[in-house]
Amino acid sequence: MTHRRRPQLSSRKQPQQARSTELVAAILQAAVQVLAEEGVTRFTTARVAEKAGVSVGSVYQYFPNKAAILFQLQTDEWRRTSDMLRDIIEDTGTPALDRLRALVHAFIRSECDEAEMRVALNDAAPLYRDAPEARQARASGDRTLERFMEELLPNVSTTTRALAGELITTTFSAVGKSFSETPRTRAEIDTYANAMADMFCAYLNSLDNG
Amino acid sequence: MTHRRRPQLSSRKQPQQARSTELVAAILQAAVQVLAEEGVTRFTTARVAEKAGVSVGSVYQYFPNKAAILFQLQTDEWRRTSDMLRDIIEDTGTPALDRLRALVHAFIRSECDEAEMRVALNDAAPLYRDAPEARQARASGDRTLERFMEELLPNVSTTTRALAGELITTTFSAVGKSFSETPRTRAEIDTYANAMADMFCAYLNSLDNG
DNA sequence: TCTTGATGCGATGCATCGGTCGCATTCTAG
DNA sequence: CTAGAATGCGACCGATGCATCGCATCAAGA
Repeated sequence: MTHRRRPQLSSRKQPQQARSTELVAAILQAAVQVLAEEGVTRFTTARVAEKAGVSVGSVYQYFPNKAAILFQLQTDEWRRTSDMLRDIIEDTGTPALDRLRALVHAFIRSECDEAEMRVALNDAAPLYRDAPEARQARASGDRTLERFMEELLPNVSTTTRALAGELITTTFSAVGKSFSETPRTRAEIDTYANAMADMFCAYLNSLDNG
Repeated sequence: MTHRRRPQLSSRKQPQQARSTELVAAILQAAVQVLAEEGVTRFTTARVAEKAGVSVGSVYQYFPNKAAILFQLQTDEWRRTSDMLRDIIEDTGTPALDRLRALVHAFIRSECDEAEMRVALNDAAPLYRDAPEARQARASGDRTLERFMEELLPNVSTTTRALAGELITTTFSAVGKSFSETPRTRAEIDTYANAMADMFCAYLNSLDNG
């Protein structure tokens, strides 16, 4: 792993006229389809261009390379789900533990709903993982979660709380990933999500009381 | 994802003479090195052959294709760690919960020790995931775990126990995967493993008492 | 209308990769 | 010792992929 590629992911130029923004949108939409339907191994700029009804050259006007397209898709995905989760967390009408449960359910469900897409996106990770942009994206933590943890664990030291937060988020997303790899019925999903929420609650209780 | 490749993974022929078994060993060893040092994207039969001091043709004598080599590596890896875990589980001198904790520690540590290798193996998954051999390998459950769960949760219905078992194992391996992706110090690893074990214990307690 | 930069095109270059095939070499049974 | 099987070799082929470049087209201000 000494000499990995560090692909450039930043966009080559910004679309200025109306037709060009439409073009970029078409490319991204086509990219989603190609990725979901064919998988990473068959995700090529040519196929994306064809599906978008656009030429390869046009693709390279706005994306420096293939990895950048995939990274863009992943970034959008991250933003969507983190928005969704934030909405749940900030719904300060319901008790914290209920929100945690809702969080688990929402995440697992969304993970399973577009399972193929998630798996494919995951498979694509090695193509951009080592790029600086991707590292930076991972590093940018979310202050929302931190506040939520304060709410869940008020009587606990900062370090303990931080550790618990990291454990829960990691478990959360990691299990989500592995979950999207095998198809499940809606009932199975909900049962499983409940069990996971139970586990988190039990853990948080033991921390807050012990 | 309608038309994915189903690569053949079974070995092409079995080595019979001494030199050929050595050759296969050399190939596998070289494959490990190439994978760990260069990553999946640069893992090619040519590079493996070169590193093994062997010709490409020889590689294809014993492996039907590239995916088969990678699948072989993954299979070996699975066997090694499942042996390791079984050893811990079957050490019936120590209390069950302690063994669970030991399990977590051992797994997380091993995952971090050869982090690059694990990540690379993971990246390689899409190359053989859809092959029947791989599906079969995933399907073959482990009776050992089931017995361990009976020991951990004696006063609980079979379905609850099964669900808890699945939750714990999934969490286990999924978190392990994601953990190998970012480098950590030994101290961080142990702290984290303890937290994870705490979480499992709290969950199991809540199931057994509630 | 004319001009100029933005946009769109796709044939093409260049590189790499997976896998094969015919031949050389080594082993082993008889 | 020898015949034939097993093994090892590596140049080579076909396929595919990523990315570029020169040219055509379009849009909008002068």
